[in-house]
Amino acid sequence: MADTKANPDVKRGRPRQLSVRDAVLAGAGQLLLQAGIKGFSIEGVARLSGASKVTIYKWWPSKGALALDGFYTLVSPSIDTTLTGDVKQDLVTQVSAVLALFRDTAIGPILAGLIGEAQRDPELAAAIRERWLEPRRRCGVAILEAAQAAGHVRPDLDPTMVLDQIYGPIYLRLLVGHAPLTDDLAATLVRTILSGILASDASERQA
Amino acid sequence: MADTKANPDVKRGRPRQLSVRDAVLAGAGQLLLQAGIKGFSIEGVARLSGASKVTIYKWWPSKGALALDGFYTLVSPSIDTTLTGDVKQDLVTQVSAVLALFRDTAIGPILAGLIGEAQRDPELAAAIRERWLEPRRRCGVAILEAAQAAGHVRPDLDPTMVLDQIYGPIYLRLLVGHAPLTDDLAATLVRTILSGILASDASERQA
Amino acid sequence: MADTKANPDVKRGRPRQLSVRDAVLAGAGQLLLQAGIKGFSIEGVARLSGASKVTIYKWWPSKGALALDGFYTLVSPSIDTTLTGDVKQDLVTQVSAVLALFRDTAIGPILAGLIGEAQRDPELAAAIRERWLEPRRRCGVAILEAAQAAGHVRPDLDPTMVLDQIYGPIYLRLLVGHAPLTDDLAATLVRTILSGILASDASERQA
Amino acid sequence: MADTKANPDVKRGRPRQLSVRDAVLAGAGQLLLQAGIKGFSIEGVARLSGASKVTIYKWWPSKGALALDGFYTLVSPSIDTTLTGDVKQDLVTQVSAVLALFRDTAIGPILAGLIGEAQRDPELAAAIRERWLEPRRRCGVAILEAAQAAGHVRPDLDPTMVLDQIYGPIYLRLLVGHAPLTDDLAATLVRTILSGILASDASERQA
DNA sequence: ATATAATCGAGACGGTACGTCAAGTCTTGTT
DNA sequence: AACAAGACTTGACGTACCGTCTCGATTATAT
Repeated sequence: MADTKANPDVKRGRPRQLSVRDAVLAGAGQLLLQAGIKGFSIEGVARLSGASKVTIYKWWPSKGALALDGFYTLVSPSIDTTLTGDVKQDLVTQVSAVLALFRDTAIGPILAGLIGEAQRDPELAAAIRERWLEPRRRCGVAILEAAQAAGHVRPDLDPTMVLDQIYGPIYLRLLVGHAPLTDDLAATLVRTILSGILASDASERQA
Repeated sequence: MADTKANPDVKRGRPRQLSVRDAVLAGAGQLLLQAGIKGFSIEGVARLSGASKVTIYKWWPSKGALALDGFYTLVSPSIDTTLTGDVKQDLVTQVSAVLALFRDTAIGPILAGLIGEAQRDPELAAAIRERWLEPRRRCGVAILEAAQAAGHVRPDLDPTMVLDQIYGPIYLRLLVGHAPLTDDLAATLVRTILSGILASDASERQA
Repeated sequence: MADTKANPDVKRGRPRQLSVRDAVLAGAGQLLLQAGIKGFSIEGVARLSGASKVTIYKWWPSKGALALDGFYTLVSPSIDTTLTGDVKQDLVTQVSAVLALFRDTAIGPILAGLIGEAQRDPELAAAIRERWLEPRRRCGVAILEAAQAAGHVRPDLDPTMVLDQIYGPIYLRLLVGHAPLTDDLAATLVRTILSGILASDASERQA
Repeated sequence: MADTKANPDVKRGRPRQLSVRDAVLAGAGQLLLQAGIKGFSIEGVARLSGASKVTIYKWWPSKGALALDGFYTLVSPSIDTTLTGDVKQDLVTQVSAVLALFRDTAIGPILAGLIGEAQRDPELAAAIRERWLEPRRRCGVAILEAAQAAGHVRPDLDPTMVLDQIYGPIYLRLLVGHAPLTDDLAATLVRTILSGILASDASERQA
């Protein structure tokens, strides 16, 4: 009679029905594809998935969180590139992969929508940073740090900043649409950031 | 009726009461400041400004359009910089001004919110491009083209692309918040894009 | 330009342009026909007639008043019947005329709509009484008073009340629609009110 | 989901909160009393009752339906009269009851307003016929048919038509207001319809 | 077996905002 | 003046989601 109360660690009660989770995510992804963030609503996901609103609210803290998870059901085949050791080539390969994703699939606009939504939902913003941006940047950082170690790239530069100068234009165009995401964009961006923009002779003078 | 077609140019009817327009814009700006785009609603602007919803709907085609106009009542003192002819200095000056605007006033987040809203409102996106982005870019383009003409900057580069590589990182940070808008950002971005990131000797080799 | 300077001594200012009045009335009638009271609006009449709302408000005190005037542009050919001196026949003739008007033209439902509107507009109610109901009742009263004078109808009866018992059912059906306005309705109503409903022998006993 | 089809009869979901229904009806009734149909609005009922508009829209298909239901919360103590078998007396009793209801309570004007509203809302018209008019007419028909069976009233008459000639005047006066609903109205109407209006001797002649 | 406890669908509910319509009033310029 | 054009406020319309709150049915573990 010491403690009849069961072990609090032990899971009691009906276990979570994973099919529900999957149905919700599938519905979220589908709705995102069909209607974009503008038409994305928890109510809609509930309708599409057959799950009840309460269930969704129970497992996802916010509309944004759900949208991001739904987004990942659409993108899951992530970008893996094998590195050659050549800074320029490796950067171009990686940037091109992202660019292709944004241009050729629906996820470009959807990601833009998510970033847009993140402006009103700090949690979503954090999630996007942690789950989308950072993982992708780590490869870039790896390339650049390797190049720095090999003496190909100036050691005093912050790789993060360099990546921003490559990816920044892409996201800016994705979000604002002032210029298209062209095929040669990856090569151009990388080339410019590698060699700078100063004229050759001027470069010597300034160096 | 309506048999009086004397002069179609003549303005007939009660002229638009400008105080109403101003009140609405002031209300829009105020609401934007207080509550951000998240809390920005036509209903709210109507309440704040004392104007009726119908009037607002009459003059502004969409929530986004109103928000952008409200935004401009907050930013109107625009950025004017005197050019020296030195590429680096001129670019840093201009970028610093934008950066200061984003960091030290409330308009950074507000603009971010607007760009976010633009993801669901193509009209707003177009308006942002035309009314905010382009005007500001023109100065940058001017600086770069002058530098190209003077032979300081490679003539084969698209000035637009270069600007994207300077401003892109700023907007990316503003929108995603993965890194802060530091004081030295302007200088760093400009320096990197000018000289590139290759190590000095490597630069010579690769060139 | 002929009629613009009618007589400077008498009336000053622009004389009322009669065509406006007519246009408004025509528009009101037309709108009433097309859309019924449900779709009848001052805004609509203004659109249809080309007149401005202010003008309408100036000359008609209320929506109801305008509707009633519009109604009269549709009904103007009023009901005139020649009396024969035979109570029954004269009553049937007159009631039949009203009945035909309600059944065969659109003005039945329109009048019903006006009476409906009158429930929220006392002025309209008064106008309907004075301009529609009373004129029509006067003929009926005349018939009945003549019959009373001739000794054909009981002298102690209020002719008004008798008319109500003939027309009441018609208006009730028009307004509530629980039974149709049949062809023989006039004859039936008049016959019943003339002779009563008691069985012949019972009639003698009870009398 | 929705894999539980165990028992379709079973009530699922949060049960309807009857207090809300009652509050809405009470609010509707109250608003009807205070402001009449002119001031009756769903918005107002929502305010008064504390219920949300959406809830009201969910349960009542139209403004008219809500008004009629609100009306019934005001009249619920319906009219029951015990029949004596004497046509005249029974009719007078019943008609007097209706008359008293119209004169002495606020429901006269309210019912008039509803009938008015029914002119623009066919659903409401049908509801009024079915829920108000018909039930009340059935008693009258019963009285008349009993009298016909007993040989007191002509068997060739349509009881419905007779009732129209008694109630028609009452509703006409209620709706148009050309004459008051006096105390002796019930007796007069019934007496006239029973015996007719022909002078006694004329009656004999015409019979 | 039988509690106990969690999951889940269905749906009610108050709330906020949306975008629209018509009623009226007011203000100009034109005739 | 009379008039058209049109600006403006007010108030209600009907709709869409939001997030919270019951219910009942289901499904597991723990006595």
